[in-house]
Amino acid sequence: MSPRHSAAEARRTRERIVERGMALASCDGLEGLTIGRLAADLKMSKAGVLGHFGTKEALQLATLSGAAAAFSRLVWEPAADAEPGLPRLRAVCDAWIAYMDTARDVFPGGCFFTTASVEFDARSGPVRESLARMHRAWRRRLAAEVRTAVAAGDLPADSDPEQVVFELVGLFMALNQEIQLFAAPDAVDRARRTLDRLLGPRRESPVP
Amino acid sequence: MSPRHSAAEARRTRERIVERGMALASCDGLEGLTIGRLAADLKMSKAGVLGHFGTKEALQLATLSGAAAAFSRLVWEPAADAEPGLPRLRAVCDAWIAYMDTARDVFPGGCFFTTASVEFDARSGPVRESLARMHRAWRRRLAAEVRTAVAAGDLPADSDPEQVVFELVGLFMALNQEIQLFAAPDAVDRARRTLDRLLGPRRESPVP
DNA sequence: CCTACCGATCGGTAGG
DNA sequence: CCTACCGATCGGTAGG
Repeated sequence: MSPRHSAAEARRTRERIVERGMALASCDGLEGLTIGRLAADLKMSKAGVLGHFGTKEALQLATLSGAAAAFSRLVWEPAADAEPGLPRLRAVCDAWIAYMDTARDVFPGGCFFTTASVEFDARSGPVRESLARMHRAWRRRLAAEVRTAVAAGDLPADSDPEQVVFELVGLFMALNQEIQLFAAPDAVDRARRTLDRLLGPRRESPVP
Repeated sequence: MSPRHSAAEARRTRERIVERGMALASCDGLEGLTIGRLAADLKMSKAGVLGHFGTKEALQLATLSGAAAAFSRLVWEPAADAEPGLPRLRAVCDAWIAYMDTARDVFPGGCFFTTASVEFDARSGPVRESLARMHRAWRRRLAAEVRTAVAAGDLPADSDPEQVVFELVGLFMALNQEIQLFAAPDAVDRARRTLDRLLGPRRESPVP
């Protein structure tokens, strides 16, 4: 415990650790996220860092939760007010593409969840299971919008929602590679073109 | 050097190290590939392992080369005799999907190159550059087949080869996630359906 | 190819 | 929140 600091100060310190952990893990993965490096970056002792979590695995899970909260704020919340179905689906996908392109301050190493899930997809344990749960939840939400769009006649009646979501996931991972591995200037354009092909061309304003 | 063994024996040992390294790195990444673990698995000393490469980075590069050779053998060679253009493109993509699905003995942790390139895409140095070069070479070869297919009238005349390749890359990465993170039984079916949508439906036999 | 090391860093603990 | 540790493991070297 911290006799010299208030509970609010301790919470704030914990937030700072998680925030820095998210940035580090986006570059070096959740295993490359070491307590010593985190402590040095934050000018704290290793014990001071670890005390907030107990174990490295708990630190990884806390970093994962923090990243999921940031992802919700950057991708889902901006689209929350859009009309359910195709409009919201487009809004979410646009925000997702923007998150890949511009969320460098939060995730300097690119998409945190691509890095972490590829890193853990051949391991076992709570970190992997937490990642799988998050991906499943996001896929479910995307699929629900596809279904609404189909019901509204905004996507072909024979669309397979899971299939559309599978292709969207591929689009986001390919975009991440385009940005991170190749630093391709036209990465976002390419992603948008794929999106238009999957969901139909964008309309500037609603057409009756 | 190895006074007790012939050069051929040394070469064989090096191959064994690289082979085991490919399997380990497909699970734990090229950083998670440690000399100590490799030595223990092969019942060698750490110095015995490292002596074949000199540094860990050289070991990582050798493992990368070995994996590229395996990938060529599994994905490019089976399609080498197919007719250039769409038939060969389909053959390569089919082999690529089969590689994801069945190359478990060589790469038990799934696609080695997805793991390694996501792991290194936010770092700098020779490993990252080597990975980027490999991905670029494969993309070039895929794009060349797309161009041939367009010229032959087997793909729409307005196809953008780089765009098609971008979408194929996404398909392979999404398939890897489907298999590794979700162990989805219908992963290969989904990938094939996307492939049919991208390249047109498969024909059982050539139609005049 | 081995044994026997090296300093650095890992995750984690004791005690204040 | 700190200092001061712990054993284990890291990449790598010397010398045979």
